[in-house]
Amino acid sequence: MDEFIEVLQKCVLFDGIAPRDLKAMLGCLGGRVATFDRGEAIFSAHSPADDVGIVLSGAVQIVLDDFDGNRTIQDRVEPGGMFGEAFACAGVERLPVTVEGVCPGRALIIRLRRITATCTNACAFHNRMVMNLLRAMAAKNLQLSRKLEITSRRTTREKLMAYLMSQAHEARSSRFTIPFDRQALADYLCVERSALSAEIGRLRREGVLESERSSFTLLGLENGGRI
Amino acid sequence: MDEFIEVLQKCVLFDGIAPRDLKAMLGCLGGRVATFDRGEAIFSAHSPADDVGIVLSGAVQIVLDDFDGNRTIQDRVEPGGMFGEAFACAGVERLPVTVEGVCPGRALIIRLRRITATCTNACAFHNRMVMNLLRAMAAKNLQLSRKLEITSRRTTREKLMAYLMSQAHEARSSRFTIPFDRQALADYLCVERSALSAEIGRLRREGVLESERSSFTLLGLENGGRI
DNA sequence: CCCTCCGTGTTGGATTTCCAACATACATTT
DNA sequence: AAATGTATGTTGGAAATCCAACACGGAGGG
Repeated sequence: MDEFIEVLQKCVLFDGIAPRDLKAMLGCLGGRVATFDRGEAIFSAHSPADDVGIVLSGAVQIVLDDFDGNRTIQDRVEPGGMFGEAFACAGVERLPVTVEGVCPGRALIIRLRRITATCTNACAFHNRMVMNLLRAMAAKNLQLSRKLEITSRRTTREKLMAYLMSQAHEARSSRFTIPFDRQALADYLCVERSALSAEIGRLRREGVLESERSSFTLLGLENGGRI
Repeated sequence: MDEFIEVLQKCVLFDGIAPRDLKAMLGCLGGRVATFDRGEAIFSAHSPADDVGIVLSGAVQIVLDDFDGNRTIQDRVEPGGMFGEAFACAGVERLPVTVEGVCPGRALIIRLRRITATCTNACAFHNRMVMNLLRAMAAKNLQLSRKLEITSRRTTREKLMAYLMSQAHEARSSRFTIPFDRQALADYLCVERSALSAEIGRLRREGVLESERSSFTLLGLENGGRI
């Protein structure tokens, strides 16, 4: 387990907890290390949602099987990332999604109860972990709200501009780089890649922005780059 | 304050806390009652996000002022409902939204710190409240994910069917009633009201469903109503 | 160098949505 | 009864999207 201390340190769940303390708590938390292959399920849909997972190595993805038989990838989690916490915290009886490996790896599985239960002995860190959970959940909340706020726009142009402006805002500059290629951006905005490319071209011709691959500059904000 | 105990009982934050205990804690929480009019701001955008609000009477709405000057109503909160908790828990410095009254009313404003801080004296309920917060946040998370999952479909038909199927699933019956009128449903699904009505008519003609106002029955699930 | 792959931009026709307008049904008010 | 308001359904042309296809340029491999 010691080999994973470094990864666990990066997990928001253990934020503010020193390595030596972390080591000590792991026993109290009673987690188990699951080894998974590409495509293998770590959590299966319809199984109880009592556990929180933390990716130690490799990567996993959250897969939702639709009513109509399609499967959509909701999210991808890398080492240090957490999964299943929302379902466990919400107290749903059964998982509506499957969590499976994208490549071989390991994950630490912890029963949520072990995190939230204030134990009588040494570990004074349960409180800290619960606060970390709270913060992580709230942050995800805001992230989802922002995405909803963008994708609820009706036209490709409106979605794109809302996204670019939020990115500029975040970067505190009218010049910024986005973490998506065209196809991924189109998926994020729920629009057609070709329509997206066309719209970017149109905005460029109209003098609204300059762009070069994933770098964008919003023009006409009449403030020289500061947002 | 006693007059509001009944409303507060309904708030998820105080779930599992007896009325007499609740009364006792209110002092410890150090909340203040804010009175507001229609259109008056309870929390203003760009102000610090340290507080959680609970609607006691009347109603409030969460308003987002866009980059381009538009204002969109993100949510509406009725008595017993909570607001601002995600921003406070996420630890954002300044509120990105305004919370204002939809009609005259009152709200209990509590500093988040007072909820999360384990106090030395009597109130053993801080822990319970933090768990309630955690649960509420997780539930909202799932709710947002579900909405995103529905609205990210491309066509009116797909959005509508995804929504109806999730509703049928929730009701555990192919016959169910939705909590929206046509315009509200169109807003929720991010589609045109007229296109929505047209699509419902089409699905009805195709024998996929029967509907009467807000009551729907999905046909062809070849299981006699059970989902 | 040639070739392939990949990301991006472009284009045109089929399809869908959008928008405004009107039709219908029902409830409430006067 | 008449008038008014509200919710829903319908329709037709304008506008936007979707989809498939192809063009272009750079990266990397043989």
